[in-house]
Amino acid sequence: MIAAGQGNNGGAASRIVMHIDLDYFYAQCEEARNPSLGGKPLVVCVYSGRTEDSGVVSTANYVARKYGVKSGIPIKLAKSRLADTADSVLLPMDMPYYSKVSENVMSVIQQFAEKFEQVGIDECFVDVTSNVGSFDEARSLALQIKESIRQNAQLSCSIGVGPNKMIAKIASDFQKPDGLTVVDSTSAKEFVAGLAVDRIPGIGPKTTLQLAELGISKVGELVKIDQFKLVEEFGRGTATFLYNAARAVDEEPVVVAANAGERKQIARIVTLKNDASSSTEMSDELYQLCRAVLDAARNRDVSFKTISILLILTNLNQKTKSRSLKTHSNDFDVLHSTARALLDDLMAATISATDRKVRRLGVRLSEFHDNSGQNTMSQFIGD
DNA sequence: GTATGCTTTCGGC
DNA sequence: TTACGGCCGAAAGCATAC
Repeated sequence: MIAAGQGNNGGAASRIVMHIDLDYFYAQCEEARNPSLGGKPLVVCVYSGRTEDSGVVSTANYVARKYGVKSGIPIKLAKSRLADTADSVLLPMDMPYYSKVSENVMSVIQQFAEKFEQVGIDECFVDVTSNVGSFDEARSLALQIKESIRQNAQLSCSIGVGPNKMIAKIASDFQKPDGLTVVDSTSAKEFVAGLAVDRIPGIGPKTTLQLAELGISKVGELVKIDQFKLVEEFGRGTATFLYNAARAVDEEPVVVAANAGERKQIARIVTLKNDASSSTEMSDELYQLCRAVLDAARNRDVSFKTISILLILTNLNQKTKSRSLKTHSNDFDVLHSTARALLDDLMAATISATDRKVRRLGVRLSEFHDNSGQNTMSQFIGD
């Protein structure tokens, strides 16, 4: 038997949640800094440094998007698509600046609600249940927030309001840029019913395919499936999630994250000057990457347990290999020698068998442990 | 059988 | 005609524990 979430009245109290998403964020930051860019096709680029225009588009404003320029396409392709425009602008990424803008906007938003949860650099959830008495009031509050962000940071955003995080998130994507979509508790079920199942955050390609094999493509069809069949097909955990999601039920709280800003992984990736076919050709880069991730970890005062090597091959396929240490560490030699061994393994497994080479190399740390405070003692006692 | 944890891949921004 | 980043967290795939 699936333990269903609350109906509108039973169980947990009903909530009003907002999801706020800053529009085409990096590009809009550039427009805010330099208003004369407004109305021109604007493209924020990540240059890899390998050749003059090698790299990809990070973000494009909506004017550039009309020409087919969007995130992830090669810079050279973006240029060719904008060839007929006289006034298009390409800028390199300026993360420190975008981070400052984000901090400013997030602090503005926090003034409107007690419960605030940031997600990434340009999104957040707020629970406004205690701030408003109805979804109509929530709509007014959302408009106030939009205006305040505009006043303080010269940025537009898209807001979704719903009875939970899932609905709010889907709603914020419904109309953009500068959108506002309110889905109250009574219309949430029919709102999700019309959506393709993969619009539900948490339903990926695998689950989508499995559902398709059961003849289900819309959320509305998922509601009709017997709960026991769901458990049989997906296992208890996923079945419960699907059962609830199909009914617009999501109990995930807006978390005033105790671990806000604490990354779960730290990675550094570089594009090699020349494609490599052996580990020795990448020794210098590997050393630098190890130094870089370790610096970042030490700056946050954490030690790591898991070390991963990432390769992006010339055909853009990705390969990774990772190893967990017996105990947490923040020692450079441990990191460097483990990374070297992983790289050798990975090269032996992926390169020697083919004629492909390595284009990009990365090192990633994860499974962190806080070094500060009393943790050493509790760790000792715990053992 | 299921839960849990570790490793690898996927995909968003 | 082609062109191709640097991160992150979540999902998926396995192995082992309970």
